[in-house]
Amino acid sequence: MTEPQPELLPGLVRAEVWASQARARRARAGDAEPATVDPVARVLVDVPLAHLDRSFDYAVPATMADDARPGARVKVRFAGQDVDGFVLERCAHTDHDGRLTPLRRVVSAEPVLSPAIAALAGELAARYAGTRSDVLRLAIPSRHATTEKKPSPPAPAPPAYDAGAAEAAWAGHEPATAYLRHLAEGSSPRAVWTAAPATDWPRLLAHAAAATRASGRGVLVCVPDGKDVARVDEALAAVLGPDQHVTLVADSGPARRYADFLAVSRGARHVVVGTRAASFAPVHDLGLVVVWDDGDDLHAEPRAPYPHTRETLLLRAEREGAAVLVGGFVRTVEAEYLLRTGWARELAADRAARRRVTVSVVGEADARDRGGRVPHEVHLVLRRALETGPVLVQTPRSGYVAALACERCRTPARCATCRGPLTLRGPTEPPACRWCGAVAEDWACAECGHRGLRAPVLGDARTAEELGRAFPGTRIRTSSGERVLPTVGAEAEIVVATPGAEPVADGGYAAVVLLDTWLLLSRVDLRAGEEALRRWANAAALARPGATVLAVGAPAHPALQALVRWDPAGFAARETTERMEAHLPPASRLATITGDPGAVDDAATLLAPPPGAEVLGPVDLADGESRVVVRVPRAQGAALSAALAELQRLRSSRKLDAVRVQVDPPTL
DNA sequence: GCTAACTGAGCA
DNA sequence: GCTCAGTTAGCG
Repeated sequence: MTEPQPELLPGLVRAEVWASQARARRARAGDAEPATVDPVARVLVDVPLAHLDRSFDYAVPATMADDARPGARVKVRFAGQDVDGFVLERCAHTDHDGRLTPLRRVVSAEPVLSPAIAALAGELAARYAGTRSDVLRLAIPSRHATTEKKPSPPAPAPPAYDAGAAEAAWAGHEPATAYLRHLAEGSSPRAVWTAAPATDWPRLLAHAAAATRASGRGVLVCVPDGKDVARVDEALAAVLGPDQHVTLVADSGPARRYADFLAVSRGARHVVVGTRAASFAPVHDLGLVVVWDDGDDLHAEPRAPYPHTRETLLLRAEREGAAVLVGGFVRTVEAEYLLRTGWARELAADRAARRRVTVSVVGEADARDRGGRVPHEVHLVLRRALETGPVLVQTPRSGYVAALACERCRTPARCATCRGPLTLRGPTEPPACRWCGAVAEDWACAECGHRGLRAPVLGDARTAEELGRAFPGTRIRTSSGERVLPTVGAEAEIVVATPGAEPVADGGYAAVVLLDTWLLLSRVDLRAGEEALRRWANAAALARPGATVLAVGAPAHPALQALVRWDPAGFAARETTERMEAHLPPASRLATITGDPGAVDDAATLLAPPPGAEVLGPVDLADGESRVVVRVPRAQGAALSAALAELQRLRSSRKLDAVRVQVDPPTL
């Protein structure tokens, strides 16, 4: 900013020129007229450096005294450049010895960073060894000035609460009545809810939201994807009325997204449903947080510091005194751990409700003998069910990460160069190694010498084709990948879908068939069994009461056994016990440090892990990076996070090469 | 990350 | 004594 030049301002009399020069000099010197009340603003600057994740004090000029309120976005001079920041608080004094630079500008007086979210950002940053500004980038949508100028819609009158309807909707789950009553009375029960098959879960969630609203408090519901948001949206509208809630989804555009955010932050809406970003919604007077299907990896944020929706919501519940509902058709080991530690109580389907659908398993041998993939028994079940309604056939996605195996002896196919697993890249490409990428042109089984590979199922198109031949005249639709059907009607048709893309059928499916279950189980992953059961159960749960569910696979496998008995709780209990014995999460806290080998080496040297920590590696990864795994007993979890955060501060202040630190990564 | 201050080498 | 490239501390 240059001083006004007298010769360029012929309209100004000399006195005015002097006055403006004096003002400019004052502004440069940082002694513009300060605010009379609380002339100091504590500002969190938006810089990505770990060692700068603390507040800095700035002087508040009198002209900004009203607008520079806590939560407001500001521009400040920081290290010689203009950066964005948030006002955390206003104070009368500063600890800083030097002279305070004045705020450059208040971008907007809108208090977009509520005290609760500011505190949450601090807790999450500490837990995930990240920075508050990284968390706030996830939590606060970008500003849209035109939207901000408009008032939010008026707050609606609180909806009427029909306790009878709520308790009826929750029938079959115990102790739902007590849970709902606690919500309505204003207390904060915490539950892990394992839903019965054929449960219209969005409607049950809407009733839980209504019960919470009856106590005058707000509700936050997080679900994996937009399809689920739409279902809960509809249920909330039906139970609470049309104008009680907002939906927060990533793809609704900046103006809409900011308008919905403001409706919540301004207290015009008290009920929110959305995907993982909604877990930061500044709901006023939060009374209940809900996470549905917390095992879905969409709940894991892919951007630093990689917070998980469940953990964000549980932290908020503790901090804001809210009730908790961790729900799903299955139970994750993390949810099971909440029960074991007594942090939450069980809310589970009773025996009768669990038997609403009948699940059985058929071996796949007889299908192979006939050259197809669909056993005869499946055809019988489908034919019978198609007399009364639609049927769902779940088939693993083509290209789904699975190790290829020898066609004859089923020995997993390995890369000749590096022993990595072979996978198919596409329907016409030869198999290649997933680790080193080497193409296996002339593969032969190391065990039996056979040259044929067992082609994993080629997706929904191939399955639809095979079923089309078997059921001429029946309509067959597919739902997968880019083309996902959200719903289908009640008429008889065959719906072929990949996991996670199953449409909801009006009135439920007359039958559900799960093909190629071995493929989901063949994943080389800690969570393979848990994840397979989750995907099967989510499909099976779309059946109507009384329907048949038939899985094609090995009947003895524990995950299929759990499905047949509809016992996700038992499965989670066994998994959790095994994990505890193996010192794996959730009984341990695990973190990874990933990056260039040199940088990871430096980081591992610099890290001062808490006593009892195991540092494993570094190991080289496929893409030229290397990784160290650090593991501690769960009680040392906070200490590990602190050590990792200190590492990041050291690293960023010494300008060492960046490494990616992930606490509780969803997979290894 | 960036800027500004500091350092020492090179040179008039 | 000065400039300038290279280094580094500290950011209010």
